[in-house]
Amino acid sequence: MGRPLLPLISVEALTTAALELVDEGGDFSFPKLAKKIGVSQSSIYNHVSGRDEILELLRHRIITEEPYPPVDHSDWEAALRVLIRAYRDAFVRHPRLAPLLVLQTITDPDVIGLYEDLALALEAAGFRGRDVVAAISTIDSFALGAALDLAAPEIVWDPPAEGYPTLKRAVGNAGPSEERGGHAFDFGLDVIIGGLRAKLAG
Amino acid sequence: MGRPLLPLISVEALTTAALELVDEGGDFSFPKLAKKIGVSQSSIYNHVSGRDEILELLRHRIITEEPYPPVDHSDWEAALRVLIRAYRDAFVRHPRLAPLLVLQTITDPDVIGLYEDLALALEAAGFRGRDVVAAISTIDSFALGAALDLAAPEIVWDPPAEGYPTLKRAVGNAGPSEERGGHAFDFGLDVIIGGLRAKLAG
DNA sequence: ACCTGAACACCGTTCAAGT
DNA sequence: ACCTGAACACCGTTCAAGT
Repeated sequence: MGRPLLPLISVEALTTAALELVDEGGDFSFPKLAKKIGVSQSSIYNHVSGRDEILELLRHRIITEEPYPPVDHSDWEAALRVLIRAYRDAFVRHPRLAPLLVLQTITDPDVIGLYEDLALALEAAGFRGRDVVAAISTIDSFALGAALDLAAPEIVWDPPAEGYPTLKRAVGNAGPSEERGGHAFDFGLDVIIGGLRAKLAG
Repeated sequence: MGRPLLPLISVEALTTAALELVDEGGDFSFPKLAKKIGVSQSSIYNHVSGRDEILELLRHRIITEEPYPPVDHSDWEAALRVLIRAYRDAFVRHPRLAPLLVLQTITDPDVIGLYEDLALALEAAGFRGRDVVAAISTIDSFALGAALDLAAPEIVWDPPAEGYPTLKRAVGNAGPSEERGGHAFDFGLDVIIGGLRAKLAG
């Protein structure tokens, strides 16, 4: 066929198609991606270096599609709440993407910008030296875990028929699953902020 | 060839081989597994239902290979520290396994037992109703994130050349990478415990 | 510069055939 | 019951050939 007058593929369209596949099926593949755009599998490589770059494009897309408001760095608690919630909201919109991004090193400047804002808020709070990265790691772990939680179909711990009474009672008290995730996140956010405040005080 | 007098494969040997492959190469596959045991690929299915079951066997193996001491449920803070550390230590020994287990529902009774102990400690602390599951989720997110951190080769946020001064300074102050992970975990553990304590007080 | 089709080196799982 | 080899339906990536 040879080169067309106008390109049949754009990075934009590629990203959109991949995100739709992930939202629908929990993953994307080159064959499915090619079929969706109506193009041959190998031509994708004219626009993108491979699977990893598409994953980074997806990370960029979901973080930037709903920008968070400028944060007030004088109020570190409010700033952290905005930033952590922005991260989590991105995965609320696309829960099945979270597991695909865990192995991936973050290179996208806009996502790095979110971490820069985190660092600024933590310095404003009073953290110094290696505690800043430690606090970012803690927040990162929590946010990533919360995102992965959204991808899990139901409760993740499935106790056998016999035993485990306390866990089963706790799960029984957790309420409906839509509400559960939201409450667990709010609770966890309070725990993180309160724990950081206690660290500063102690 | 037909059936041998003694089975050539055992679930034990299968698990050991798979864990070695993950520790060395970050993943396992049926072809590599079969080659390592000296058996044909399809015969593995006589002992195991598929890939997912092997992953659950690996989770069981790493959690039980170094049992944690019985926890004193009257001291909830100490109990939580023991449990969260036990979880994390399992992945310190096998960091590359963490990313493979994130999509997997937990069914292993011994691992569920760890969550039962978590629930007991949290009730001893004074949490009730849906807060118990919320607290478990928070702890789970943190522990999982910390485990995934161990699998990451170096710092996960790789800022571009220009900009991001605060994040770069923070990373520069984080110290050597072996020490960094340990300090971040200790820091995060303090944050979680302190945050839970604040929740109970407030 | 951008597309195609064929090729390559991988996967997980199934199944008839053997003992 | 437990093994084998062949087959099937998938992957991601490369590359010569086209315009």
